[in-house]
Amino acid sequence: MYKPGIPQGTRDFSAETVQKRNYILQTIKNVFELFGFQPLETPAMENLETLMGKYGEEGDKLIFKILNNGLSDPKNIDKAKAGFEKLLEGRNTVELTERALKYDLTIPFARYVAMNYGQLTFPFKRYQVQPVWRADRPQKGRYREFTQCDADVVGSTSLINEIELVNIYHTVFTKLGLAQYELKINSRKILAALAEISGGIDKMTDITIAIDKIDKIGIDKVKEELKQRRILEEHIVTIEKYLHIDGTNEDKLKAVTNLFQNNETAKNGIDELNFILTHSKNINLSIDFTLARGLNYYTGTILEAKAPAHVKMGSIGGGGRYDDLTGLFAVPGIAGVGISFGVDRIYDVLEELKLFPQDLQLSTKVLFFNMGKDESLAALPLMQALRHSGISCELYHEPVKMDKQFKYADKKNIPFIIIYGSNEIATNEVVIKNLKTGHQQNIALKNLPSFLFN
RNA sequence: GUAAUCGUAGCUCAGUUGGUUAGAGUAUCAGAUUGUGAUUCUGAGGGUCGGGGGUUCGAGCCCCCUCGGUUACCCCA
Repeated sequence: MYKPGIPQGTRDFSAETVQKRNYILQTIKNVFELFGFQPLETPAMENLETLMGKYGEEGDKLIFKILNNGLSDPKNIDKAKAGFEKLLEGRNTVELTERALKYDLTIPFARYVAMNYGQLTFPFKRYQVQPVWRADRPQKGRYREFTQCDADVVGSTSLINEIELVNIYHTVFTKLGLAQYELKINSRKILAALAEISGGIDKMTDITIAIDKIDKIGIDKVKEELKQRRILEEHIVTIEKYLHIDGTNEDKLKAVTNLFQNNETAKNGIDELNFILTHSKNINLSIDFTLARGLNYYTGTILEAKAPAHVKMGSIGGGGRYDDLTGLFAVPGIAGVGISFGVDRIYDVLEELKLFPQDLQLSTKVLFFNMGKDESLAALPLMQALRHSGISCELYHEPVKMDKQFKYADKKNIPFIIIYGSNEIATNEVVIKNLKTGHQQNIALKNLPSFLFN
């Protein structure tokens, strides 16, 4: 017999989990809307062509591909075999797979903007909350199916957008009780400038990948890795100077200005960071020149949100500016900036810090005991009346001994039970019992809704 | 893709250098109790010890393979 199971890295969510997740999602959505963003949803799957090559070489490997239908149809068999041969050579092949599960929300969004360019009002501000899939090995804080919450503004190069997005992070994390969050900021322009003075712009990816790891592996290992990536010794010295920049945000800006002298690219990035910081007071925003972010399409500001330092969890959000996202889809010149929240990780953090509100797990408010066939039928209109007043209630499904019915109420965390048996029917009353206090009383039917409201 | 580690009742776990019929707690069901629960007492059901192969007189335990979970690397939210 088939033993039931779910795919690696996916999860079922029980009632309690769903309620907690909804609390996070609702908080984020409300904030997005407060800032003037509007919702968008795109399909779970995209044409593979849309996704391939957008996330780097590693990213391509982690895209879940969907097998074409009808491969075994006799008229397709030759094509399928040819496709499989190509696959064995490590090449991608439309003969076998033309569609894939989406890997993030940004690229599908870019695809949407490119397709609907003429109809949209710019700047276009959208938020999107949907699951995405990655064929990664699961581990702590990493799943194969997880939910992303993105907000992007496209069609505007104004740095006001960055400031607003920083404010969104602040507002959401504060509302969730994560006031100790850390928000790190850097600019790809500064990283580009670093590459320019360290062997050329084509070294940028090598340099950023290496320095991004400094938190984990330390400066010495980073230098080693830079060496392996064929960065010259003299340039590694420069990079080390850059990595040693420390102090307050002001200190860092001064130091980096010194380091880059008259480099035009760096100057741009520094001015931008300065502007954003100046107008983001009272926010835990700090410059981190080691912040790089893997995604290739970022060109300006980059952001990363981390859980409070004592929680061992990677980033719980990230984002950045891209100059030409839709250029990939033949609509050049649309700049944008966006951020993302990692709900699944935020969930784990809130769980660890016990920050979920107590009153989330509200179930049924009232359980009607089943006191027999006629009595239970008499309870039905009574329940309808309560529901009309917005009070959730249910009837125990069978006339079994009260012991069992009490236990059911306990387990489902139902605060009140009502006994509406033959005695009560005769006097137009119910017995209502508060299971927390154990206190019970008789109440006239007509007073029941108002009693339950208090 | 690489590595470590775990897998015994619905759940959490014991299980001696390899030795009779694999245990406990909890949950479930029944009874003490046919209109008043969370406590208590009595009893019952529940297992291919993840799966397959091997060593042995004998394997939950040792060896090999495999599947699944967890964690780390790579990469990432």
